[in-house]
Amino acid sequence: MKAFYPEQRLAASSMGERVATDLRMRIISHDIEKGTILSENQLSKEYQVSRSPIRDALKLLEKEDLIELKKMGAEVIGITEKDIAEIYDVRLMIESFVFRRILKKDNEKLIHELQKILEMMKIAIKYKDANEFSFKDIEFHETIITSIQHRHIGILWSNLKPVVECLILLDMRHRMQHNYEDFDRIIYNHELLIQAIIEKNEPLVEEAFYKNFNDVQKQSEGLWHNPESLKRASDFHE
Amino acid sequence: MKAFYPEQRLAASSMGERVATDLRMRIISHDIEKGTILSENQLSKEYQVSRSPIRDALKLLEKEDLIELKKMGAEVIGITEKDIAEIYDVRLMIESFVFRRILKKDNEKLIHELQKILEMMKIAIKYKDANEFSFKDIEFHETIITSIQHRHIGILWSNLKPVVECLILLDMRHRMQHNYEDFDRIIYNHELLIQAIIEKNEPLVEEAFYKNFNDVQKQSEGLWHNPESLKRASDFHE
DNA sequence: CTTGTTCAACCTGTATACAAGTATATTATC
DNA sequence: GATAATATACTTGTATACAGGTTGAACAAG
Repeated sequence: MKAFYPEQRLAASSMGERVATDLRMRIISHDIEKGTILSENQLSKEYQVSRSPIRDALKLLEKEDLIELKKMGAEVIGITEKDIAEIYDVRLMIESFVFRRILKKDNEKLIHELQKILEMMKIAIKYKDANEFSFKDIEFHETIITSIQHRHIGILWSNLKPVVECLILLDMRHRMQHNYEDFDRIIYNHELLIQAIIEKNEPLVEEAFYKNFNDVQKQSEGLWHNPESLKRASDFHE
Repeated sequence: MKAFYPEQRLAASSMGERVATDLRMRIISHDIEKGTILSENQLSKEYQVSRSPIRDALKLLEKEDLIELKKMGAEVIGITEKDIAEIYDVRLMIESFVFRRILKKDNEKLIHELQKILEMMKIAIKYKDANEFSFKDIEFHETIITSIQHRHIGILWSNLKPVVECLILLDMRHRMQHNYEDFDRIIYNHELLIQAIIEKNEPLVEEAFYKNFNDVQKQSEGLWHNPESLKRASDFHE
């Protein structure tokens, strides 16, 4: 296990999930190249487990469209910049839907929860803990999404989450090293979002929202262009 | 295998997928009740296959949130009317996204393809073939969705598709028996949609679109209320 | 040199075996 | 009778075994 992914987060996972998490990280960080053929036997040797958990892992990655299960072997599809843009499209679509619902209801508890998470994000920045920051960032958005208690929107998110988690992790590790000042803006955008929810200010939501996505997307473009940066971002972990 | 699902559609599937398809149909049609605990051993006896394909099936259904994998046994979550409304929410969200893209591009091939599928839908109605009609209906929407070549929207759809397929199958079988005249309106709505794409008429798209979803959703409500109708719909197959 | 055939080394899908965990019923203790 | 300990009959997660199927290289024939 290459440990690209923080180990303690995997505590309760089965072997299949662990392998999937590791492979996912390696595929998205281009440590495993597009076009590579993975076989169950080879992976079971590499990870020192039997074929059963490997099969579980491959099935998971197939659902995320990171690999394609063929007659013989699984072909790595990988992820391009276009994919990343598309994933942001989808996130934007889902969260826009969520906000339309949020504006129609009382959000006292939600706001309280978001403020707590945001404070933790600030601490993570202070201690330059990119991993922790990433997980809190994800949690922030997940909290918003799940607040509307819409099961099927929740399902969409849970299917998308693993890949988004990888992207954010790599992105934030990179920023932490090379664009530390970015975090001011990220925090500001999140504060704006909370404010917008408090005021039920639809235009402000839209603004905060698009701003955040655009900022995040624009700023991180450099990373995905540069193989060396990607490698450093994936090697970096406590 | 209870054969709620047309057998010939399963031609190239593995045992796991077949079992998943059958279980999905049984869960959604309330043949298996919410709260039921499924165990791998019990299912492997019932379907006369080993635990391996059963495990595959359960993993698939878990991703669709139809069951929940617990420490011991898999609990059937099932599907309520609220879920069905939520699934329509999600479909509406996805297809709205798709249409915003479609209006920005040339759609000659798409229109041609849709017209072909629509003609087949008409034939299916003429011969009262609810199954074939359902699959063509799904194909119609899938054709629209995939036409924008947006991989991650495609992934969302492919995750949603199996459940939607079940819902449509049950719904259309019911209508074919009890609301045959509904099909006139369904066809009309699809024609409207094609027309809207041809004219790149955004308001018309919206109208055709909401109309179709509302019609379909409203009209089918009766089915999901009535356990007897559901049973008949699931028993009905050539 | 090209084409067709055979064969060996792989692959996956499924079946089975085993280890470790959990719930339930039963027994022992107070 | 009530409560705690234990036994038992399940369960899942992982490992392994086996049956086809697929690929590609070696080789024979033209």
